[in-house]
Amino acid sequence: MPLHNAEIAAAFDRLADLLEIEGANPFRVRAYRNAARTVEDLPRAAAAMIAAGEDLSKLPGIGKDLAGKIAELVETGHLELLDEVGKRTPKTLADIAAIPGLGPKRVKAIYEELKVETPEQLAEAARAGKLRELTGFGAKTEAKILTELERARAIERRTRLFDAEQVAEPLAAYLKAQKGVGDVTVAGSYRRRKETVGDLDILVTAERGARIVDRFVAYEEVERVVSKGTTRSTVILRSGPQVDLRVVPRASYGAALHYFTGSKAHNIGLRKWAVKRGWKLNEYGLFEGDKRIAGRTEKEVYDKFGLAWVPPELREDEGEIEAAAKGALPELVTLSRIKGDLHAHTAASDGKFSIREMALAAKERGYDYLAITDHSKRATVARGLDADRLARQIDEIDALNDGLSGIRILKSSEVDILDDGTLDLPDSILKRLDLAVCSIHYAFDLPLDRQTERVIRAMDDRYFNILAHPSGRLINERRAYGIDLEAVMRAALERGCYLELNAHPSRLDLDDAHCKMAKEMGLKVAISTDAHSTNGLAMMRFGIDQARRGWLEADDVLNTRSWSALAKLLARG
DNA sequence: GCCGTTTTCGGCCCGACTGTTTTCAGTCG
Repeated sequence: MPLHNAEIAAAFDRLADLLEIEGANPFRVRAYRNAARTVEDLPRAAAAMIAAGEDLSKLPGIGKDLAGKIAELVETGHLELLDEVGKRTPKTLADIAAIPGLGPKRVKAIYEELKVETPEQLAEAARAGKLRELTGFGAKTEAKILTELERARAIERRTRLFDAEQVAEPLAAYLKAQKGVGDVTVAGSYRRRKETVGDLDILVTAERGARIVDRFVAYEEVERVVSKGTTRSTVILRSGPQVDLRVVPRASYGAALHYFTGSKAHNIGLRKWAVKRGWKLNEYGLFEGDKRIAGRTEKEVYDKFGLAWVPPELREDEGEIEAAAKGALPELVTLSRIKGDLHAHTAASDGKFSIREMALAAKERGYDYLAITDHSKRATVARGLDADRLARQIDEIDALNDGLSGIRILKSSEVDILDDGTLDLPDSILKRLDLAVCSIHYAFDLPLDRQTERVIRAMDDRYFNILAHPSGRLINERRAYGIDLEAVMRAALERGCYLELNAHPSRLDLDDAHCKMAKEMGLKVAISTDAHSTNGLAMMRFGIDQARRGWLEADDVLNTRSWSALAKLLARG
């Protein structure tokens, strides 16, 4: 069983932690951390890339040595260097270093002077009052460590963007209501519209920072104040997430917004540009010596570098800075370009509303068409439709379309892909549909090659159009099933099929990296909500966010087209 | 450990807050 990318990344992270505790060259440590991020973000398994004979040392931040170590991990499941370091410095120290407030220096002191190797031993030492006796430690540090150890027990998960919005927006409105406050922006991965958010970063412009910080820590949902200064504060909210507030003067707003939007990798990339020109870029502006030469707006900062303004969704140091320099940034798809939704359920299966109600809700959103895609019979829990019931639904839709104006209901089905790769409904009924959306709902744990084969075989059916939620992952709940999406995309391209970007905040499947992969292959994507209610249609905007993170333009998205143009693309020879 | 229009050595992003200091180290983002 080859190691997953996440496991390779974890090994590098652990090695970085241990080397740091040992006091190794900090740049060497950083190299391991960078490599961990690179591997983690690969859209394909490193193991598969190696098997295909690709040269991993071509990846950014991966040289000959690290490529060799990745190969070693893939082939043996072990990293000799990590085992070697582990003999000198217990691997569990990395768990201790993960506790907020404890960095390499303190971990080293705790280990060497108290022989503490595990979080459990650390808790014991803290309770016994032994930590405060160490130089550089005091009673407060000891208490903080105990609190953090408690907190770590409630396993931390990243918050879905959708959930984060519900925390962030009211807090932003609360801050905005303070007199003397200018802009309030939720920056960070939230502004980059990442599918999940770790901490929330809120940026506020105000000339008198202390007041807004006071208001911030007085917010009713604040459970604990971690730090509080005149321009900066961190709190933990009752609902879980950590929130960082930064107050900056108006003249620094653009630079600060850029800084706190990140990503860190993008910022480092841009700061290197500054260094090359003898400038300095920080959250207060772009400086030439002591003179601020830009910073009021983000655009001003990018302008100064001769770069186009980079949409936040692209700021991952994945080539966007180079594209901005060449004037080659994509014109990202927007919600207003969407002309219809190609995946929606009704009460006939597991949805909540009638076909007519769903159609009217779609019309209200300004759409020209809505595909009704109730489940097929294999999905018994969802009361899936067999051929007879679907035939009656087709007649019903024909009748409805005759009486409706301004919206066209497309006859469709979410057809189960059976475990042998056949479709759950016969061609005799599928051929009466405007399009077929096909997906997997059981047998998730087939071996990777069989799962891939299953889907590709299903695409051989001439009525197969769109593969829905291609990886099957549910954020924070279920991992993607083992499937080679690159092979699936190639197969789709060859057969005239397409993939869905499921817009549901728990799915967002395809993910950003696979959207980008599809675009690079020339494979178009349908952004669909999989709505089970009229409200569900509103989730489209999360799909748009994800698509933008994947560099998709309107032309890359199927449902930015009129139905007549779309029908031509769907028609298979 | 990586990287290169400063290219095989010598760099590698920068500032605020906390708790401990008695002028600053450690940590974090």
